[in-house]
Amino acid sequence: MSHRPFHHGNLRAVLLEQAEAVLRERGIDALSLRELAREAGVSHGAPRSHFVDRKALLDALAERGFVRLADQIREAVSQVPADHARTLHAAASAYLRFAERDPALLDLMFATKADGPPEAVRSAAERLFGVMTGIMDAGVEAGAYDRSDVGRLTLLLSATVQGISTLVTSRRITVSQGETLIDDAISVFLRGVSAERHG
Amino acid sequence: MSHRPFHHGNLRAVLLEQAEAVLRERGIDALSLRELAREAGVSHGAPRSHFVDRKALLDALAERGFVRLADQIREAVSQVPADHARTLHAAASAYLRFAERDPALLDLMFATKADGPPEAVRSAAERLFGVMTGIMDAGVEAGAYDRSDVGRLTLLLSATVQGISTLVTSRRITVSQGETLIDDAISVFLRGVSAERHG
DNA sequence: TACTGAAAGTAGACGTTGACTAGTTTCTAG
DNA sequence: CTAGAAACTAGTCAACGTCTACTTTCAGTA
Repeated sequence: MSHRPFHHGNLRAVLLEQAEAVLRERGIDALSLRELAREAGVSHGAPRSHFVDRKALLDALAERGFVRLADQIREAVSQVPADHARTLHAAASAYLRFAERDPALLDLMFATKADGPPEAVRSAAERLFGVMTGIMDAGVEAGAYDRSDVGRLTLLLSATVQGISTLVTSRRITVSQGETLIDDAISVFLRGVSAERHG
Repeated sequence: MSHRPFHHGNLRAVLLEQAEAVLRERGIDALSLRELAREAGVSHGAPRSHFVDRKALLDALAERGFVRLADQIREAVSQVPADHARTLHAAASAYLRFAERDPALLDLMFATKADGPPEAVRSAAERLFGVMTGIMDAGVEAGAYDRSDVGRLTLLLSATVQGISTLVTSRRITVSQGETLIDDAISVFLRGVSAERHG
């Protein structure tokens, strides 16, 4: 009869994955260190070896969220012809899909923090912003923007997509309204930028 | 010696105001029904007469937040000349100021809810949306939009401003970057919409 | 005015949680 | 082989949300 080993061997990863599932299925309020420990079959103090406190776990979740979102956007963009408008659409749609699947996680990623996000989260968020910047850089190659405008325009596009996602996750609008909104946003964005340059 | 009266007389209002202060100064995690009761000088069970549970208090806070935000936007808009671009700017700036002053409350207002927001919150949110729609309607009068586009364009503008606010409250960008972003957003928005019509 | 039911508040209890501490087992590097 | 670090256990504590039974006050009506 195999006694379970003293060392779980994998605890940190298991806790994070269970936590993501709980977040997805029951929201952040249902996320308890003790419950995670129970379901992982370890004592209630065990998570402490990997996360100093609950906030540390939440930060790790947010960090992973940013990394995953960035990857999913990159992935989505890579599977679309090299047309800038379609690229924007692919990126924004991937963002919205993420929001749809993990609303509580997205909340967590952009939650207000007293002294700003911890370094690990900040850098993961920058990774996402880096992906967005890459997409906009491609737009420069395609002649859609001036290089000097990429910074502010990336920010504007990111904010818009984030705002649309928020409206969806907070149930202010439906998913399909969200999809329509993305079309509108990209259309207005591209025309607006173009008009700013040649107007 | 005046014994404090059995009936507080004002408890609900006092709890809400204290709660807003706590939210503003220490964030949502620091918001405890028992602490609110203590500071109001009532027993720990007293709040239950006015809010069935903690969630009910949070919902009431979100509701008031929407009402206040809507009022502040209307107020800001009213104090600006009847130029549409400047009106948009006044509205967006008021929104951002609200976010800046009450980041945790804004989070709460747009937090993910399992089954969507309760009716009271939903209707307060619609009040905000109503104010935004009114602003856009004025844009129709001024010839900036087709009447048939007001719905989607109001949504787009609201999402964009909300997204910018989120970037600021989550400390992804500074307040002054947020202000610049608002300028960019409105500029691109107006030109983009105009180009869509006459392009 | 006295009465009565509803509303508002009290007091105590319960289970759960996050956090802390001290001690134990396992791993790992020298 | 051994020492020290890392991982985990077990027990404790205060705080919280919630629930229940009870008491005080208020407001409307007979």
